[in-house]
Amino acid sequence: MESSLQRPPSSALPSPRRSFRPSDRISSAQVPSEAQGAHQMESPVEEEKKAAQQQKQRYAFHTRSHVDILDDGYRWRKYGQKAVKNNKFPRSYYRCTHQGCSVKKQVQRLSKDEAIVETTYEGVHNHTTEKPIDSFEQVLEQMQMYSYF
DNA sequence: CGGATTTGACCCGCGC
DNA sequence: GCGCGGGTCAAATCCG
Repeated sequence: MESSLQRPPSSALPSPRRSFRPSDRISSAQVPSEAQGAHQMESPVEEEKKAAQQQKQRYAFHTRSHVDILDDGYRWRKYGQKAVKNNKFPRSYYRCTHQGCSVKKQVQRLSKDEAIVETTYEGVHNHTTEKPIDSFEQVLEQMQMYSYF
């Protein structure tokens, strides 16, 4: 949305972001005040999970569009944007807003061809794709994507 | 009001 | 061992 200024200069920064650290995500813990119940924090180890993590499937699609927001049928929440060194354009990171659905989407524009957008999907969705694709264009667009691994 | 989005800072892994 | 790159999170802000 660079078209409009959603973040005016304002006048005052609440405080220096530099040292603004509520608790740095607190060390070890995302559950500081919840230890009362105790529960079983977690079993010793799950070394086997290592392999499971690698099972993450990664699908890359090259779509020819001017917009990065390619709606494939799921709701994505942008959680970050970073510029890569090889590319002149910044890369956008999206995540599926679902409970239990931790699918990640990575959108990157090719500096060579601004019209080409590389979308990389990581993981699989837990819920079905409930997205009414009425526009034929959308279908055609999806058909245009190729290159998967 | 809620959810989505933005931006900055921090973290981790790898390379040299 | 340190630096760079890439990736993620978290708070703040804005839009509907």
